[in-house]
Amino acid sequence: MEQKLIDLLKRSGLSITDSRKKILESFFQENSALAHADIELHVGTDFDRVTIYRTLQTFVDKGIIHTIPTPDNAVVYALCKDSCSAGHHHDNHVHFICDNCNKTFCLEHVVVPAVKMPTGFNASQIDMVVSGICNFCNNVS
Amino acid sequence: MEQKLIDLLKRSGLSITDSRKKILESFFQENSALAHADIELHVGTDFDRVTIYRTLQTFVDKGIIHTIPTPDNAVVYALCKDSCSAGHHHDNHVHFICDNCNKTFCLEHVVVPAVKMPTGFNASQIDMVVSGICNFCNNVS
DNA sequence: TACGCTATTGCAACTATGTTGCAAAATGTT
DNA sequence: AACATTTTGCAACATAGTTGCAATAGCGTA
Repeated sequence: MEQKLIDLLKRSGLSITDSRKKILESFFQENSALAHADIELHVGTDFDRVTIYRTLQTFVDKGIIHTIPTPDNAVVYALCKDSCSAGHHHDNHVHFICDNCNKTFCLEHVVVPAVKMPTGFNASQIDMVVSGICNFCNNVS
Repeated sequence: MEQKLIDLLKRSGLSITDSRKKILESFFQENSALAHADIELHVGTDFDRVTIYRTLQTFVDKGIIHTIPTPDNAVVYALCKDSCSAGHHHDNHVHFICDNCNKTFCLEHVVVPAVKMPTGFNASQIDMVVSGICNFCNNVS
């Protein structure tokens, strides 16, 4: 694990620090997306709140994680797949938020469908967030 | 205008107050969706911040307005069409956020397409938010 | 139109979330 | 090991939203 984290950080052109390793580790340990608060819980009191904010921002900039907008207005972050490079995200998949366990998932294999825009409107980005009950809460996992 | 506002409030089972009329008026005067801050600007200092929060919540509960999640994590509100009844929203249309003027629009005639969920996932609500350049900023309005 | 009950508002205080500047500490390069 | 550069922690601040409670306004009834 340790080495995997270091490799990823190096590949992204980031220096190796304790906070970056620990925060990145959180994402690999959880298979769902994480809110800032989740991360704060995971890393404990080892690091300052501000450091977590800045580290998450750095990860987003470098294409390591991407943000997911949620209807209840909390930002959550999830690991990007390899296809994401710095400053250029390809997270065109659907996101799912469970109404029961409240976790957010990337449905990597569900692509956001195209929609026809009215005259005059140019689309550059499409976010699709589905809520309902996840496979774990449905006991189908 | 005054009478239209009063009728709508009465039909929703709400008592007629100055703040409700003024806030509701904001939505009829603007054709785009409004954030809390926009409303605060529109109604000036006549009403307390808290009153605006509570009034917006009441309107959402009664099906007068609906909320729109945005990628940059601000809640915006828009008038519901007649088909929305109290506690039961039918806003299955696409929302559009202009990267240039930053306004949010309901694309009433663009219906959110269906997507196939993976096994175990049950969808109950789908939010689709498109960002790009709106028809006004494209000079096509 | 006045009365009284209920709903609504304003105020104050509080929580949560996120940002910025700056000095101290850690990183990585030589 | 020493140095320049990043990164971190602290403090302070800004914004968004919530809650309890007393004062006020709305509305049905007499």
